[in-house]
Amino acid sequence: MAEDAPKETPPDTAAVTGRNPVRTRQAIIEAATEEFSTLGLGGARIDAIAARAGLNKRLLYYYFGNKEALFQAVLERAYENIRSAEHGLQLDEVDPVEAIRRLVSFTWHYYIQHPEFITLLNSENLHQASHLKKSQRIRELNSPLIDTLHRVLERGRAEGLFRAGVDPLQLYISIAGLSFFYLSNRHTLSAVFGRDLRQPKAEAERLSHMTELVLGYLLR
Amino acid sequence: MAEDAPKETPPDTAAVTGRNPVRTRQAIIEAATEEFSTLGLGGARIDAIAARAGLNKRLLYYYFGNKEALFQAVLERAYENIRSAEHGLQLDEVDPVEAIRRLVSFTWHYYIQHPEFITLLNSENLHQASHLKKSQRIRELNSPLIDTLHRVLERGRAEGLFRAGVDPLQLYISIAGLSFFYLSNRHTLSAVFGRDLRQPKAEAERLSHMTELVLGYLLR
Amino acid sequence: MAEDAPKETPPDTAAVTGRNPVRTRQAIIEAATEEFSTLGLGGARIDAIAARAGLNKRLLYYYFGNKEALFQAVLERAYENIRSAEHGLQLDEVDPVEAIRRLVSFTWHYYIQHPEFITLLNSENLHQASHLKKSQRIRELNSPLIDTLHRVLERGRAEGLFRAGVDPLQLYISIAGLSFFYLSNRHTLSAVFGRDLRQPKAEAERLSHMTELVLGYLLR
Amino acid sequence: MAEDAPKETPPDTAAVTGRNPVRTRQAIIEAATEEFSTLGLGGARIDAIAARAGLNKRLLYYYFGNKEALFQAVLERAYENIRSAEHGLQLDEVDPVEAIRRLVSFTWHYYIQHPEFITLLNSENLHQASHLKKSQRIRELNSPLIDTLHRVLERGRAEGLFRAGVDPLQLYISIAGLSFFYLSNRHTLSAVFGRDLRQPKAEAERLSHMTELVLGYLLR
DNA sequence: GATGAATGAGCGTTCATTCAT
DNA sequence: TATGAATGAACGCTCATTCAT
Repeated sequence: MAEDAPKETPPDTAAVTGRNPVRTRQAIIEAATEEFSTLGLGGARIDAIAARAGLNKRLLYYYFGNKEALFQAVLERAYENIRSAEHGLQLDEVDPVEAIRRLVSFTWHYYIQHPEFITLLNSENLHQASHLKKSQRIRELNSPLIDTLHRVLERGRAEGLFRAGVDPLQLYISIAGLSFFYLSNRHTLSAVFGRDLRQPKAEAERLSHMTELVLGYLLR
Repeated sequence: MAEDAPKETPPDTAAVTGRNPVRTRQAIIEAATEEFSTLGLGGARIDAIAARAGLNKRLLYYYFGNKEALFQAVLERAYENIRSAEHGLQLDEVDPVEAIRRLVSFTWHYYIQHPEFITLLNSENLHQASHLKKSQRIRELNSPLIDTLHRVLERGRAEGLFRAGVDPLQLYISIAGLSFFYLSNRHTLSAVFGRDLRQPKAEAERLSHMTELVLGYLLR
Repeated sequence: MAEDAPKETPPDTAAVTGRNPVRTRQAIIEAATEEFSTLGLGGARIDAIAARAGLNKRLLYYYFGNKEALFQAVLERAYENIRSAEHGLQLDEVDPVEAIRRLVSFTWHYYIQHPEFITLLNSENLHQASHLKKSQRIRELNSPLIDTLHRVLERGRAEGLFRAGVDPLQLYISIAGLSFFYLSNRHTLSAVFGRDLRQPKAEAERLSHMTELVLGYLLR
Repeated sequence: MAEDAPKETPPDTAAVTGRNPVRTRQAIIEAATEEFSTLGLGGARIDAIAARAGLNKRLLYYYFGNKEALFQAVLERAYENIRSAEHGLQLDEVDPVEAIRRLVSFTWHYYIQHPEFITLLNSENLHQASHLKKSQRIRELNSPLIDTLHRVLERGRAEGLFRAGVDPLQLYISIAGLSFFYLSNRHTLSAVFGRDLRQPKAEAERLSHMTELVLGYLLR
């Protein structure tokens, strides 16, 4: 071996397998998100997460301590992501009817594009939000959506478009629930009612039904 | 730990729980329902179910074969129960508005009184309804609710009360989802929005909001 | 195969590998005693104990729950054994000098023949007797030795042979300690003092030294 | 758990404990002494030692190579300490009876004040003095005590005070064992005999018993 | 119909140790 | 001299399941 040759500075790909804590952390979170959202907290396997991430299992403990803490980190990331997406909504800048449409549509499409968010929330609720309650991070990420929706409803009422007396939190939960339940439960619903709710056509129908339902209620 | 320990030589009291297959079966299903609904399919433990039922673990295998089949039996029982409750609704015998009120209220209260139904469905959906699809029994238990709702909507439309063009399945999913999502996700929602949705007052508000929402949409 | 032939009642060796809980329990205790006494509580390996016993590792948990409980069971057995051996001493039936000789000699030879007793006690003391304190069994096994020794000393004093004012517990601890320390520490002592204390001749010298020491003190 | 977690980017305070090899080495030895004497060789954890010392785990390897070598260093330090204390005894300068008293008392108090010495020796004996045998350092530290005791016994005999024919090594082992066994085993002894041997009063009684025992034997 | 005894596979976690800088 | 990142092996323990009676 050319023993005197200067060691060639390794190209920036050294991080793929190691020595890049940020990337390693990220890889673990991603692999864990897949595993937890597919199999639930109880069904997920630490070995499988390590294998998915292509990392030594010991590293998961080095970075996160234990399975539950890793689950919490996955949840935190999931909330960071949706909060970040909510930022682009800008409901204050369109007319109230359009704002409601946009909110319904955003919620629907976000859940469709992030099915892991649904199953992670279901797992967390199965455990009575115990990880979320421990999380400082999630408390910091409080959503501005309820306040924004409050202003939208108020504008709509002021313009004589919307009915009065609508609790923005109740409405928000309804809008979220209309999408969430359909998507979360479509496997059982499809089986029970013998209609495949996972088809694109069914999904389009769902969105228009939900929009009609919410606006049909709000508009006086 | 102790659940597994060898027992002291027991006196000849094999008849304590009795050689009563029906009762034994029932005891297993109930214990399994608690365990699965509390911990999910992956988190449930066969040992724990046997302990809850006060029965020898081997009996679970004698009656149900394995864990997944037991889960399926639990699901089947859950569907039998809700179908049986739905029987008392008699929506065809009241006026359309009252029928809708009754359906919303029934759904809400059934979920409240059977929280295990919610978590079992979430578990089953996590596994993409695989057990449900295998179940002959659940297919036999098809719900008459969509047909009934169809007739209610038709009557409402004929009387000039309700809007036209409402898909009864979509509406049913919405009614179910409004309750289901709130109850299923109230732990995370409470934590995220800092408002305790598990309090009686919050629950009363939810029911009136849902009723208003659905009727506000339907009534023209 | 002679399908109608009566199944030959299995000879009494069916218990070697299984289905004999008493023998299984015994085999585990024996294997665990070897392992714990050789490597200490922290150094002992559950896998190794199972292998030594020729049993499935799971069985150790079935019978004893966990490592610490198994260690406790080993300790209890060790105390049962020494108590049982003490029973044969019958110090009340010989003259006081012979009784003291016999006690010193018994203690010495018991420790020599049961080296595991020494290391087990050392391990238990390292952990501040935490397992022993938990053990109901050991409390039941209280030794009659202190009372017996008290009577021996009293007899010796009455006969004008022994000095007065000897606390039997202190003397018992001294007699035990003279043997125990030598045997427990002979590896380091041999190394430090460059004299092999594990040789038969050294052992014989030790016994006569101890007997002389104790009787030299007692006799007036 | 947290001991292993990745640290937040630390400010440039590498000098907190300082680039002081002597002090670092000392800190490691002290932390390791606590850990090994508390938990034994098998129960001690490298991580815990590093945490106790407030140092990076890697440093322990830098200075000592591996766990066993560190244990050996701890042992060597323990022997250095006791040899150093023995230096102050000056048994040759007092009368024989006083010399024996002093030796018994010194041994007793040294063990009381250095409980780690007892458990370290027990650990080393569990492993059959394997580390001690490897240690050049400990061989260099040979104790003058046996020779000194030999002279004391000889003086006593010459003065007609002490009996003849006493092996100084046997006597030394007896003196050490009387203290060592009591202190090493007081947890189990207290539990078994239902008398708290760790109380100051019990300790005072022990010292006077031992002195009486040894002198009662020696004095003719 | 019912049970205590037994098992192979795999779980989450931790170990002492090494790498790269 | 010092450290954060990384690892293979193994740990104590538990899993769903089956055997033998």
